[in-house]
Amino acid sequence: MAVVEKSPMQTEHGRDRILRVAANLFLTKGYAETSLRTIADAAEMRPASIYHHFDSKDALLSEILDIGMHAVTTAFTAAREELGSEATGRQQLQAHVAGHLRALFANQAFTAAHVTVFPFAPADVRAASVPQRDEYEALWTDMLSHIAPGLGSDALRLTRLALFGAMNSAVQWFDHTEGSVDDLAATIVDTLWHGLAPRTGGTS
Amino acid sequence: MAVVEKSPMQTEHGRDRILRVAANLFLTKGYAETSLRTIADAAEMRPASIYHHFDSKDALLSEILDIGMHAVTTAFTAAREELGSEATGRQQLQAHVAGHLRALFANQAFTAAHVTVFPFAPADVRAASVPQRDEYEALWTDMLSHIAPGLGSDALRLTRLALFGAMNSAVQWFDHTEGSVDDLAATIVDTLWHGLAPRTGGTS
DNA sequence: GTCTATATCTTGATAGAC
DNA sequence: GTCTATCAAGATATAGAC
Repeated sequence: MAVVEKSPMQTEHGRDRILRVAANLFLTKGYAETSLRTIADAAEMRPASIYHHFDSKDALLSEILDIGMHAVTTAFTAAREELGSEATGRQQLQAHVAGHLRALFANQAFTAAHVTVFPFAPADVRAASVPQRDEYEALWTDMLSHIAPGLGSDALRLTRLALFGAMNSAVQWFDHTEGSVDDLAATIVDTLWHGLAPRTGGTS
Repeated sequence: MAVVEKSPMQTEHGRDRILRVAANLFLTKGYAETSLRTIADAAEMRPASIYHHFDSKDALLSEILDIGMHAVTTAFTAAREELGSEATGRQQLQAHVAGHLRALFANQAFTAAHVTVFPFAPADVRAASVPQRDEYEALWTDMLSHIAPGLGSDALRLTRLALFGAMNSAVQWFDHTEGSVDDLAATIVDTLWHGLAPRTGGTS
């Protein structure tokens, strides 16, 4: 559970190491496509040793998803506290989009696994993750309803989901080792805030 | 190859039926998670019979992806021809977003499989699909560069990818049996065109 | 806490009758 | 064109030594 705070050094042992290599393999190859042998190889141990730390492959995935959801939730509340109460709508949007994207790309793959691995996870594993996901969604719904009070609840939900879709798809095409995540956030927010329409007069 | 034009009647036989049930299973359960036995059950035949129509499970997926890409490309060019040359930028955007989303939700799951199944498909299968995907992306890049000429190539690429992410994520949360796909398209385009910023004066 | 060895099941794919 | 029967490989998981 304290994995995300630690540096991804190669001196990592046992349980934490299994979690990290498994998260990366699930993300790149998929859950069913990744065998325990592959995970064991990457963690430099034998398949049987994994069962000392986790009850099953499903339990391993479940914990990975937990850690990922915890990371984005923490990023959200941290961004909110840094903002102060006088922040403009656009500043709030910018801070939270940047926080989400930063968490998405922060060295571990726990958060990103939530995007592509979750939809195909075994039903039990998905169900266990739903409450945390709902909580996180509620944070965004609340924030968006404050900065765009004109939106009805349907449009609000749709905007949130489309924004999530746009942000989360970045795990598949954005190379965070080449570009800045904050620049990515700034561009997304700029487009979402002002739109694509030719700007006839700057409203700032 | 002519599958998408046919109605999804239960009188469907052999090859076409395999394609349709497999596409739906891959989409909901994932590729590796779906066995040939499961596909055979859903198609009401024996696993061995599938091999009379397809060389391998990979070949089956490959053809599903081909059909899906063909569907969206056809939708794009059809929308472009309906538009005429005097269409405004917003009208073009509206038509193509609606076309993409309609193709995404049109009875078969071939197109939607491209969103969630493709990333975890075997490397060979992915590689075979890349040229078609690049072609489709080029159509969008070209269209967006015309309606938003102010965007640099980096911002253009990012806008296209984020828009794709937003649209394609809808396969995971939009119930097209309850709401209208065209309404969904209208809302997405409205937000993308005008932005979330409080509107101080309508520029139409 | 990691290992060797193995049980048990499911997988994709093939052979050949009809 | 679909079937029965089966193979070989790989999967998750367990038992028990060290």
